[in-house]
Amino acid sequence: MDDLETRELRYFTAVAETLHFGRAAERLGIAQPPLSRAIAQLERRLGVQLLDRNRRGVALTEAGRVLLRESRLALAAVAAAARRTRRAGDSQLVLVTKAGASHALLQRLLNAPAAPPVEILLCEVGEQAGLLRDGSADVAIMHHPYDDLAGFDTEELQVEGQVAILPAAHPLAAREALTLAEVSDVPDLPIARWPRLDGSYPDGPGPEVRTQSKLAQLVALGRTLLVIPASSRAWQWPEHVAVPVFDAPAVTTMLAWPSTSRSPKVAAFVRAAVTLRAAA
Amino acid sequence: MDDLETRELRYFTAVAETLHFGRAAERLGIAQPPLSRAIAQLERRLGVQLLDRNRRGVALTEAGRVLLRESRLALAAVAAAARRTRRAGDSQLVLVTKAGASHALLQRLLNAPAAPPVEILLCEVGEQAGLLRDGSADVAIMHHPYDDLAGFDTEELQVEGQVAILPAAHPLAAREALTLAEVSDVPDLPIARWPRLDGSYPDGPGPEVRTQSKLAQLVALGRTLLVIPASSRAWQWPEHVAVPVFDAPAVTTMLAWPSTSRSPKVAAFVRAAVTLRAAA
DNA sequence: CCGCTGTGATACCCACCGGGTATTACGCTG
DNA sequence: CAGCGTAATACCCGGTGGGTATCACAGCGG
Repeated sequence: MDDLETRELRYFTAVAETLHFGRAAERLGIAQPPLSRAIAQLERRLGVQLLDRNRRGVALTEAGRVLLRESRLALAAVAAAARRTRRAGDSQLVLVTKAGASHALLQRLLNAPAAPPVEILLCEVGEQAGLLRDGSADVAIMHHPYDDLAGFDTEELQVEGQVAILPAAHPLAAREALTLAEVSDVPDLPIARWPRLDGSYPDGPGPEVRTQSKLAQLVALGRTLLVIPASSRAWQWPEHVAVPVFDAPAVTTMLAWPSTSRSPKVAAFVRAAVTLRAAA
Repeated sequence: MDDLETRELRYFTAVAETLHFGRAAERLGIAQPPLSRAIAQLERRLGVQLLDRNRRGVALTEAGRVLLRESRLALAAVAAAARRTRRAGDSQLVLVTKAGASHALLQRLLNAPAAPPVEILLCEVGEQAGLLRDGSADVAIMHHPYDDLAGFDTEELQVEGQVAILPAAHPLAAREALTLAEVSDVPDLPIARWPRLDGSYPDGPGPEVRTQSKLAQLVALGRTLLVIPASSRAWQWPEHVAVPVFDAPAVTTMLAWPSTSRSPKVAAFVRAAVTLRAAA
């Protein structure tokens, strides 16, 4: 059985993501004909049709969709192998967290007596899983139920309520507390839309956002509101007001790491975090 | 940044597992010099020394050990991509289970009204995780705490006590019940030793076993005993006697599947299994 | 209806590199 | 010091991955 090469997977993901041989080739830095040939060869070797090339364009078949999913995971695993090997000697551990989340908690973690040296990597919402999977980070701070924890081992750090972040000028900003029903259906403050994993946006009235800073800007301008864990209030501006949302589901801040990890660095850090939590 | 190719990972794992360039090359079906060259090139590209080639033989460095672990995972992910793509169209689902475990439960699962068509794959103890990871199977029956469930989503199927399997001729076989202390330290019936993930055996007085059938044989011959979940009694022979072990930890039979799975086949099967459990 | 445009497939060539054989270098051991 | 077992080096060759040029074809506008 001839195994696939990562080159083939990279080529296929490029085509599958762009649905265009020419642009995919450009992205890969090769010419279009070799790419066509490589994909055709891949289909022959797998014995499955991956793409429908009919009138005006390319579409994924069912098998193609499966391979796209699996290719991303496999390529992340290969990249992880390289990164983790390069960093094998480092005593330093890389922790990734969403920009602006859980400042105080993180501070306590880093100052814990038993904690090993830690390098902090900041990312945007929803990017932690990918960075853990591809070996860019050893451990992440994630939030249940916001983040997808599939494939990770976790340790609970804290549980907290959520607050609504509103423009200071808005009538609702004066309230002592709010309910989910009140904030989820404010006509002049539609909830912002985050990109899905594939980069596309769900439908809806709210503005499209991709980064926290852009979101903060939009709130300050009175264009949207959001509901976030209380500890994430760190990044609010003078133009923002935070109001507790009574019936919002509790958010659990968790330490997460690949369940396949056997790294002593990670184990030591998690142990330090757990004893810290016990002491608190 | 130049990515690694699966060929390089295959080559490295071969060398790392044999610790011998010549034999590794033979296993790979290539000559020794190109293999040496490929490994040297890999070390150059990663910028890390993977092997110590000093006096009389090869040893893994710390980085080498990391890469060996990661390579196995990455290669399994690539193989999984190929297998799952080939089987994308199949409506049939592949379920893997240890030979001889939980007959009755499995029977009920397969006969469940909502269950999709299922192909059964039998494997030896501890092999389920690998078969799930490399895409040979979609879902597995595993036993907590015996099996390593890292990286899998699970659904509990049943909880049960454990029994000791003894040679019928042994004095302990006449007892109504036993304790862990009694069975864990019987001088003439040392507990058998299973291979670790890397194929080596732990130290100890018991015989080395690799397959269930060999183990059954050894018990029948009066050379060892074992403690297993009550539902696994299916494979006992006339020469075997099962005696409940009161204080042995309870064993949970679980349905497990890769937490990255998004397959509707798997989802349907799990749903069927859960409703079945609820009905029982 | 015809050419234009934008697309992927084909044809063909070249150069690189992965793999082979032969040999060397080196360390241990008798 | 000779002999063996090992990995590294030297060198050559062929396959294949990549390039350019071109084709085939479908939609579409004039």
